[in-house]
Amino acid sequence: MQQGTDSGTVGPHVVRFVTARSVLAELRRGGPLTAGELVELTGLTRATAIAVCEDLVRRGWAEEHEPERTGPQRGRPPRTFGFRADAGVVVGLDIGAHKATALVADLRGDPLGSASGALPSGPHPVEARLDAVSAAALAALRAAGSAPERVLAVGAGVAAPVDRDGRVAEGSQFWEMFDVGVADALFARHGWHVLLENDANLAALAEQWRGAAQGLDDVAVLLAGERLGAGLIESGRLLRGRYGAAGELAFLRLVDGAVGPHGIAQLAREWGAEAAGGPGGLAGLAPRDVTAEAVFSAADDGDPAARAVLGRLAERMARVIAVLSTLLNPELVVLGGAVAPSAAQLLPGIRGALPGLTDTPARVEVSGLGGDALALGAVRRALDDVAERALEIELPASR
Amino acid sequence: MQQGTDSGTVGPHVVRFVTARSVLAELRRGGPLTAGELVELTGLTRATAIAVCEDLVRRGWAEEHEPERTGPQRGRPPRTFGFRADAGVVVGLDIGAHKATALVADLRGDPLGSASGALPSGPHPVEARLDAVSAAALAALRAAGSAPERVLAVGAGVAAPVDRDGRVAEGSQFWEMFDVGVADALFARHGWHVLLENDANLAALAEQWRGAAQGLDDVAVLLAGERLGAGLIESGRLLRGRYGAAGELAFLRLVDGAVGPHGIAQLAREWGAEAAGGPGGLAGLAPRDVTAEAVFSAADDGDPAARAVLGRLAERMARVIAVLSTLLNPELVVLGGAVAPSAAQLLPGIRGALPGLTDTPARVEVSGLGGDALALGAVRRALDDVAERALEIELPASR
DNA sequence: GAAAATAATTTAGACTCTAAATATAGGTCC
DNA sequence: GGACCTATATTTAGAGTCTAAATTATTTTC
Repeated sequence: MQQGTDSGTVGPHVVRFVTARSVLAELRRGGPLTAGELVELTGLTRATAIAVCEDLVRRGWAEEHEPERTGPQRGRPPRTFGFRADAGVVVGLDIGAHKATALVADLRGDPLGSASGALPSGPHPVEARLDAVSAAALAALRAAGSAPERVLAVGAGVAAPVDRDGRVAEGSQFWEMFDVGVADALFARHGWHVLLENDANLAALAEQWRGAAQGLDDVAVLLAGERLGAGLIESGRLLRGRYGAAGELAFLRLVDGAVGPHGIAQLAREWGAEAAGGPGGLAGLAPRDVTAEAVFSAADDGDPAARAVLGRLAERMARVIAVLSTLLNPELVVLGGAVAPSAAQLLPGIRGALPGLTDTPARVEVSGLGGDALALGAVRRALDDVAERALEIELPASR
Repeated sequence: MQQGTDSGTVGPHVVRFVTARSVLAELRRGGPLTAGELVELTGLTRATAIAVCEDLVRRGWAEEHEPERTGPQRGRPPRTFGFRADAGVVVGLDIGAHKATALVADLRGDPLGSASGALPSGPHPVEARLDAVSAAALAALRAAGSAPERVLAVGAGVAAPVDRDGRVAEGSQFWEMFDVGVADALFARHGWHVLLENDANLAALAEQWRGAAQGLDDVAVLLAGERLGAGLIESGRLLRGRYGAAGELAFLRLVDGAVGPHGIAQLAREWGAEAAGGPGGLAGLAPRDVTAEAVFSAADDGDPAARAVLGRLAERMARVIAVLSTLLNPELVVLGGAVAPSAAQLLPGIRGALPGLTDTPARVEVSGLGGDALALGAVRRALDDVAERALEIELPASR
């Protein structure tokens, strides 16, 4: 008279499922915990807490530690259990237009190795891009000293809308047609469970996890570069919209002008043209030499024309942030992407303009995560998936 | 050796809680169901299904019906159970600036009675507004033939941001300071469980429940009048933002111009002024007679100036909807509020402009719910709360 | 009135939890 | 080194939940 532990039937075993989940969550969060501490944290009985831990140990998710003996100790030493961060690994993939970055991390998210490689774009066959992505992932695994079989989940970011089912919306640019098949292809090649995600969404996850938005539940992250996208987190949840296109601000770029390097350079050239009577354009540069870097450094040196250009740029970004603030009322907006390194120069202008543009201005910060932000977010995405599926995953034999 | 059925402890009883919830949900959804049908729907065993139903009957949430005997029948007649929609009532309150509307409904949401009354605004004491709201609710209950003790939950909409804890954001207009206390006051007076909610959010719930957005999970409802607010539903959940101000587009009004009656009239007057050389202004009206109604009916009669005004208005609204579409990618945007009755005239203009303003244009429809939309949404909000708390609610003695 | 059909009810068993009673492993103290 | 103290582990008993199988009940049909 077995209880259906499989199938959709309920029964007492779901209670064990729930308690095991909560115990595992506590172990994952904190360091090793004694049974007593688990009793405190979960509200379970000691007997149950230990039984659950032994379950988890048997299934490979936890391990029993030698009791710590710090200072004078009285009474029977407690049993202590810890999360096995090495029970497997996750991979975070940042699949850009011209480059793929892979980051391998353990189950706590601590990085173990990374690698990246150029991606052929344009008229190359889809297979070539796929090979490069796969190679980057394998190289990162090698660097991490881990094997492909130990990968429990893969997060993969692409510069395209991804809907709730992990599908890339159709009708995107040419090279995105490739990304449509990444998840299936990586599964076919390596058996990996791949979670496709929009790149801006990954940036948001990264900032919320280890960046400027740590612990906040209502955040927007602007991924500003040649493309303009926003990762939106409301009440701790990513917003995707009906077809995954929420936050795809590409179109606002056409309205408001680009904010990435090329956009800045163009803005500067326009400005130069306007001030035609001046001494040969911005900071004395020939139009061809007007790059984003040049504008930022000229502004740093006090060049008034460059400063004006940056002011105008700040105003543009402030308008976008104001719309976000009004519509979604986030607590914080983080500026990330290609503009991040120089965005600090824009902050005062943005912050100054914001209260004039919205009743509910969000705090604004610049991302400090650097170039690995997207891969980091992809790792976070994969970890979330592992946490959710943990008790359904059959762990591979230990390393 | 009692199991802690209260406190935070888990145990076998939570299984019963979960199954009871799902059985109750099925009963609430469909009409009366036989035990066999419940077995089908819930995946439970017949024995369990019946045991749960008897539980629910004992607690007042369900009732056993006489077995239906339709057509030729063979075998032992099945037991059938139904949801008791009359186990209590809910109240939906629409607290406007000058008027309060109350709608009483049974637990399926079918309306039983309504009432409304003028609200003193301006320098009147807070108590006066409170009395009027309370009176409207009691009148609606009387009309429904129900008693205040039978109210299981009250949804209340106010024209102000409401955060996740049901608190009105501070720093709102003078009369909103009153609404800050509604929930507590109604609890103190009648013992009611009041759920404060932003009015645009209620409009969204109403449209999703019984309006143009039925069954859709990604919807935005524009509540356009003198104020401009949006109720945003993503993945079936209301978006509130950090301080409840998500969708508070009041500020966009300043940028883009008002879309309500006064705004329309003003727009028309401006237009008249621009076309100063014409025959004395719009449709030959004196500036003082330029009202929203006049403009709409003049446009209906083919007056070119009025048509131009409406075209401009449509363009304004299209811009707002385009921002919504780009940022949140809803499947549908519903136009509600004061403009709804005449918004059909604007639809072609809006729909035409949208694809030029966003890559991901949403479908656009006009609300057909009429003036009770907000009260209806408030009812929905209350019903959701009852559904969530059902098994924790001690039902009052039957009518 | 027996047979067939359908559904309700009963019974046995498995699994979960809590709570209380009992056992254990280390210290300390004499 | 043995008694004792302390904090924890383990065992035991009991209650609640489910499933699955066996049994019983009710109705129609022949």
